[in-house]
Parts: sequence; structure tokens; C-alpha cells
Amino acid sequence: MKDTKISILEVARLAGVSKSTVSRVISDRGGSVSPKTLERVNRAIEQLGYRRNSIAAGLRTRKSYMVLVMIPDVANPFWSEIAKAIQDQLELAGYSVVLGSTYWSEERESRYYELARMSRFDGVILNSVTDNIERIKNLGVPAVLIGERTAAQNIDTVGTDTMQAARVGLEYLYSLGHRKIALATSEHGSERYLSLRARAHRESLHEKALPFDPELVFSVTLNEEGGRTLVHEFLTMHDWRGRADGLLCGNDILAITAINEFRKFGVIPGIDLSIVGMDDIPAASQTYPPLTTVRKPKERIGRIAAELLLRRMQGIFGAPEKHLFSAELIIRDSVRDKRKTT
Amino acid sequence: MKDTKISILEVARLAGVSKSTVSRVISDRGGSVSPKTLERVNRAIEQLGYRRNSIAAGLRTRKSYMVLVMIPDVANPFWSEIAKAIQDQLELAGYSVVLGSTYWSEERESRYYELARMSRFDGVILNSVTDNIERIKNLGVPAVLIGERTAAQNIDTVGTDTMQAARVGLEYLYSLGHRKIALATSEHGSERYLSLRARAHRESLHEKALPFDPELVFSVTLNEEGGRTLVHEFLTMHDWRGRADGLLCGNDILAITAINEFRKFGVIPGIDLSIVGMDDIPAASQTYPPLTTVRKPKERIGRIAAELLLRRMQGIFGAPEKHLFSAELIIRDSVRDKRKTT
DNA sequence: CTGAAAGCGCTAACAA
DNA sequence: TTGTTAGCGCTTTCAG
Repeated sequence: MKDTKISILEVARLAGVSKSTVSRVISDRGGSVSPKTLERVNRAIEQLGYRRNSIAAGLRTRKSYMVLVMIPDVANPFWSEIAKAIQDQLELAGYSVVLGSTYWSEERESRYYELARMSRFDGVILNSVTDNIERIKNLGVPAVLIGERTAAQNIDTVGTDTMQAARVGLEYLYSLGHRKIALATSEHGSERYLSLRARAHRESLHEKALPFDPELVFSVTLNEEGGRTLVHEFLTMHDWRGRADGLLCGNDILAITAINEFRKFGVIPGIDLSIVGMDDIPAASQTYPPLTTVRKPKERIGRIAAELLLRRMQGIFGAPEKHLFSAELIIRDSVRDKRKTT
Repeated sequence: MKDTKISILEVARLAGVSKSTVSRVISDRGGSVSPKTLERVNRAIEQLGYRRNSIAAGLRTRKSYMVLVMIPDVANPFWSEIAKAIQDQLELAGYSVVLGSTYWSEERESRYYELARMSRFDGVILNSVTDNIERIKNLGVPAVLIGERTAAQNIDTVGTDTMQAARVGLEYLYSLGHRKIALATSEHGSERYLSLRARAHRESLHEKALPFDPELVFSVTLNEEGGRTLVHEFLTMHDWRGRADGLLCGNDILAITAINEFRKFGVIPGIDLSIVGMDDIPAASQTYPPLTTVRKPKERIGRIAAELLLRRMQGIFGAPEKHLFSAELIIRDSVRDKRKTT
């Protein structure tokens, strides 16, 4: 019962029918076959231990029933939850999903773009740090972008309203009396993307007629390493205690790492410095103190992205869709109420 | 410059050469082509925006340069770190790796097994909860198993010595004076696998001539939900304070969740109950108190698995290899020294 | 160095 | 209901 290349030809021969007939029985698209032949063919298949080579089939049908989800970091629950939602939805429709994790590396992104371009996948859902719209269009298969790219005019996108999300956090800090609010966000991504959080920050300060201190904007990668860098830079900043009272982090990984890291240096989060995260991953409620953050609807983002892709893969085209969800403040304990006298 | 199916035929025509010649230039396997023709072909490719369809190529060459890594949970750093190490190694050799996360679901596993069986991948590295060796052998491509499966006689495996790992934790608890040690481990996986931790537990008790309390063995899924279930069951156990003084968890996710969960119910980890984890994921050092755990060499496991697969994919066969690494105790603060009088 | 022809394993018309 | 005949897009002998 070794797997020496048995193709439908062998099966056909053994069953005494033609290749087409075998094809009809193995491809579920219901070609009519008499019960008798069906029986014979199935027996032959069994006997030979035949396996359908769907890659060859795909060459004709141009379908692989496989979609690629390319995200920056599977280890970050924010992304893995989205991926899970996508997977749940797509599997329901008979697709298999595989993940490509780029770890914020452009080189890896290119690799996955290449992979996707080779028509191996029926569709792709991605978030790439390089804002290369051309590349996405060049994939040759339906693609849905996760996130918010103002540059991506002609591409389906689903994500969170970053400006709104940032403002929610900022407003909250302000409302509790913070006036010197720092921002930590990604150096990756398009300038446009970066500027969404940065812009919200600046606008927010402007509205409140607060001064803008450029040194209070930290540019770091949105992972643990970035969090450590952030804390290091923050604490080596001259007179930071006099200069900052709040910190909005670009994502929860950053915020959580920062909380733990600050504490190591004797800075008490939520007392000495208020911290607000973004995403609301499970670990956010387990920090000490628990992290106040801005929740993004991860499950929903994933589900909608999957549904959208599904429609595109079914050939339903039309104007590019833009789904932008708003984020919700989750109040926990990492922000101090500065209006109260201690 | 639309992507209307341009194949080598179009390119060949435009360049005024044959398909074969085009094939020679696009497949890097150095078929000799004169500089002049090369130039012409390349120009044609450029002009037409031609993209090589490697899926079609793979149909002939039987190579896809793509490998599947199938693991139970990408969101668990233990697995994502292994996956990352695999990816790093394999990409160096020109392969692309995609991830399949089964979330401990047998149905999903089947799905990925199917996918892999269709000869889309040149190889697969996996850890499956269903201990189906036949299935792995039936993949038709080289496969490396992550973990330890005594049943997997004929399959390459690389993993940690689970018995040894469990014993390290157990011994440590014992050495600090614990005598009523509970165990929380997976209900998934083969009986054999499950029993590795359980067996270590039992043997350990036996050696020490300690009584074995079957109610002190908790069977839960190795994720956060399992952690919550564990704590619930633990605390509803009759007279738990009199019955247990230590708890060894099957992985860190379980242990970390348990730490946080116990605290919610007023049980102080490291004081009221000692907890030891397994894996040593980054979050383990960030809990309160920091988790004492048994470190598994994740990067090494991934790297070795990748190297092994690589050799197999290069056609270097031979006796199945078994790599079993030992684990190392990482002492932090979740275990109380019961020998000291408080 | 280059081209013609024959597939890789399957599916899709079109006849029969 | 079934078989025949062409391909899908590429690689691979084998001649030239």
C-alpha cells in the first residue's frame, strides 16, 4: 500500500472506466454516475489507496480553497484573535486558512506576497507594514486589508477607526486631569498610518490648548522589545516626572510590557504615571495594576473581513468596501484620577 | 497592465523564442541561455508583467517550496516561538512556511491533514492532539513531529523529555517541603502523552512514599479556559487547604491563568498554594508573583525540527531520528519554602 | 544554445 | 450516463 504515484488513470483502468468518470466521482460537483460505476470506482480507489491531487485539479479549476492570512505577529493575541475569527468563518464555507506571520519584517512580507501572487491561494487577508497598494492589487486574487489605510482607495478594508480609538484614550486621560500626555506608537507602517495616532494626539492637545512636546512622542516597534525600548527612552528623558503624567501606548503589548518594566525601575504605573493601552487583549486585565485600554472589536473585524473576502471569491465584485469600527474605552486601574487630592 | 493570464507562451511569442527557452530563464536551475536571448526574454517578461505560476511548475517538479507547520495554538507563545524558530531556519533554505492552528480541535486537525496530503507542501512539521501515526505516514511528504510520542516509532520527532520536565518541577516542590502535590494536565492528546506527566507525578509520589490522591489530578485543556476550569474545580474540592499544598501545571498558560484566578478568590499563589508551570513563556516572569517554571528549549526544538525536515526534503532518509531535550528549572517566586517557619 | 513534443494529474466541453 | 479530446502553465527529454 505504498504511495507510488497513483493517478486517476490507474483508478480508471482498474475500474474499467475512463478518467472522466473517475474525475466525476472524486470531484463532488455532482457529475452523474450510475450507482454501479460509482461502486466500482470507489472500490478501485480504496484498493489502490488513491489520493486526489487537488493541486493538479486547482490548475484547471483555478480554485485551491485555501486562503492566506498574513499578519505581523501571530504571538500577539490581538492578531491571533482576528485570525481565529477569520478561520472560523472561512472554514464554515469550506476554505482552509493558513497563517503567515511577518514579524514586522518587510523581507518576510515580500516573501508572503510572492507566495500569494503565485495563485496558490483563492484569496488573502492581510495587514502589511509596507503600505504597498500596488502589490496588493497585483496579487491577482481577492484581497482584504485589515486596518486602516487611507492610501488604499481601491481595496476592501476592515479595521478600527484609529483616530477615534486614540482620542478615546486621550480624552479619558484628560478628563482625569492629565495635561502632559506622551504617546508611544509604531515606527513601522506608512507615514499615514503612524500619523493617525500621532495626529489624534496632536489634535487633541491642540483642542485643549495644551502645549505639544515633541519629545513626548516615542517611536517604537509594537512588541515587547519595543516596550522595553520605550521605557528605557522614557526614563532617560530629562525631568520626565515634571514633563509627563500620562502615556498612551499604540497597543496593549507595548502597554503591558511598559507596566512591568516601569515597575522594575520603581515607577508605579497608575500612580507615578498613568498608562492607557490599545486593543484590549486578555492579558490586559491581568497586569498589576490592570490596564485601562481601548478595546478594538477583534472578533468582528475578523468575521467581517472573512465575509467580505468570501463574497469577492464568489465573484461578487463592486465598489471597494470600507468597514471602520469604533473602539470602546475599558476602564481598569492604570490611570490615576489626578483631580482628587492625594 | 492588467493581470490577464500571461503565461510563458505570451512571453515566448513576444521575445520570439520558444516556451522552453523562457522556462530556462525563469527557472533558476541554470539552463544555458545566450546573454542576448536572456535579455530579450527578460524584457518581454517585464513588458508583459509576467508572473511565474509556481503551482503549475510544481505539478511537474513536485516541489512547492512551502511547508506547513501545524500546531495546537498560535496564540500560545510556547508554540509561536517554536514556529518562529522553524520559520527562521526554513526561510534561510528558501522555503516559505505557513502556519495552521488547530486550537486543539480534531476537526481542524483533520482539515490540515487533508490539506497537507494534497501534495501542496514539500514537508510538514506538526503537533497533533490525535495521535494518529498512520495519518502522518500517509501525508506522502516528509514530516517531523514536535513533542514526544512513544507511539510514533517510525517518525522523526523532536521535543522535550516530558517525564524529566515534570519531575524537575515535582522534585523542586518536594525539596521545599511540599507533600501534597496536585497535577493539572491535558485531557487532550494520546493517553500515552497525557500519562507522561501523570506518570512522572505518580512515580514521584511513590518514590517519596507519599500517598496518591486521585482527586489531585485535574484534567483540563491547556489554555486559559482550562486554567479557569482548573481553579474552579480546585477550589470546590472538599478541604483543599488540608489536601493540597502544591500544584504542577501542564503548561504556563494554565499556571499563569491559575495564578491570576486564584488571587481573585483570595488564594495567594506562592503563599497559600505553591504553583509551578511548564514551558517558560515570556509572560511567566511577569505574573504576580513571578512564576516558577520548567523551561523547555523552544528555539532549539524549532531549529532542530526544521533542520531535520530540511534533510528529509533533500532526500536524505535513514532511520527515524528522535531528539529529546531536557528541561530546566527556572526558580522565581510562586513556590513557598515550607521548611521555613513563618 | 535552442526548439518540438510529451507530459505532470486533473477537469471541462462536447459527443456518443 | 459515459468516453473522447483538449487543455491548465510549466518542465523536461531529446534532437538539432
